Amino acid sequence: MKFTRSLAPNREFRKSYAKAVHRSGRYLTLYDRKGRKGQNRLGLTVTPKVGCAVVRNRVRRRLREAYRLNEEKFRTGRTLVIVARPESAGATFWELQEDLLRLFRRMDLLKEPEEN
RNA sequence: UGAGUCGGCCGGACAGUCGCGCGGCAGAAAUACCGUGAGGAAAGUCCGGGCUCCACAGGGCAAGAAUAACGGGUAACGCCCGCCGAAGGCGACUUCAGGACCAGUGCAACAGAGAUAUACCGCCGCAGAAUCUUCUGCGGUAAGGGUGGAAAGGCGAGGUAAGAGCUCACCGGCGGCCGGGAGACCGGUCGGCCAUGUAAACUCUAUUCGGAGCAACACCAUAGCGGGACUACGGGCCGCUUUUUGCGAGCCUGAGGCGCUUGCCCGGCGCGUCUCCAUAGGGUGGCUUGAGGCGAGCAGCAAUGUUCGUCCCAGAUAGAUGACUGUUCAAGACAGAACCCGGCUUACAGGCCGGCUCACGCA
RNA sequence: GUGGAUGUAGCUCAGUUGGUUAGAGUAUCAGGUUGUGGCCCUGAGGGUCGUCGGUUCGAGCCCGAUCAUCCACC
Repeated sequence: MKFTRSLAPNREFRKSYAKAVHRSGRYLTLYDRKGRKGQNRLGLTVTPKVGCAVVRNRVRRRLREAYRLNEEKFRTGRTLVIVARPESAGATFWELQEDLLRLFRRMDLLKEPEEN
């Protein structure tokens, strides 16, 4: 992905859970805090509560795809963690994407029109 | 044709756009091109190995765990094949933790007269009373009744006052002999003894088992707590000092010690100018060519072995296969590699192929 | 990857040599008590003992498989 690196160490996830601003949608919970300038860092969390390995993989891949397709619309310089809630196991790609965009809009993470 | 049984196989396909891991090549890099990219169970982690490290000279005792007819296969197994025995099915076939309660111990509630030993009813004999539907006492008896999962092995005959392995034939268990088989075992014959069930009750017999696991382990660079040993060190004593503390070339002592080796004992190894243990996070290797796949031939009833040819088929490290659209069909189940294999178990929409059995019909 | 624990009434738990009817507290319902309610007293109902199979005459208990939940360590 162009503007984004994946988030690796466990302590970064812990920091996000502890300090970041978060919002929940129907299928997802989004954590947001400051990051490096010019690029985003993205972490995906899909816990065993969501389902078995196949279901977790599918949810994770769909979330990454939904993020990738809309990446250009987002502000940069953030550290984001997306947590999949158990309801996301039965959601289609379109439902996940819609939920993700709604969360970004509510947390004011979309670029302003004139910034483009 | 229908019903059944056993075994094997497949697990959507194609096209387009965007996107991802690894490898190759080019490049300083961005990147471009080509190749390749989850399963039959990848799962549960129930067994067995390879591999790595520790201990390697291991030994003894104790404890623990696993397995259980026999023969074979295998690197090995608790797996597989064949076969024996038992149980079920008309049959194909299926199922079986299938050693030993004649080594010892424990348990068997309730019911029942009685549960490893018994006389409640009944039957028979004798004696007495009564005198004609019998009663009482003593003795014999496990054929019959009822209880139970199980009642002195079952059944028939002889026998008897009535009965009884009391005697006999057959069957079951044990032992001897003979024959068949590679063996479990099968068949025959003789003999006494024994005779409930339960070892998924303790136990006994035989066989097997060192410990840990790729987050193993090796290497590289970084931060860095603590312990131990040599010495000019430690410990004890003594002296100085008001005590703590500190000091002393004073005297004595020191391979004891620490770490590893499962519980104990013996034994062993490592450590000495460094070494051991523990912690935090990072990088590289381990990392995929292997008891490998596919196709033929040969040996074998089979599991399997062997020879030849041919192929290279995921190696990530927060973890690569996704998103959307279209066409098509029988409308897509269970489900995702994390060091690697051999099995077992469990989950699974639908479909295909083959062997065999039974029933009915036709020729 | 390794190891362990627990599933019993709506809830929290008992249940030992395997033995007749599986119990307690709480909750629910009914009755009593009270002017009414609570507390209290009496009684009743409520169980595929997680699931499947096996051993046994007999299984909540023993054995095997399986499902679910939880925990620990590296």
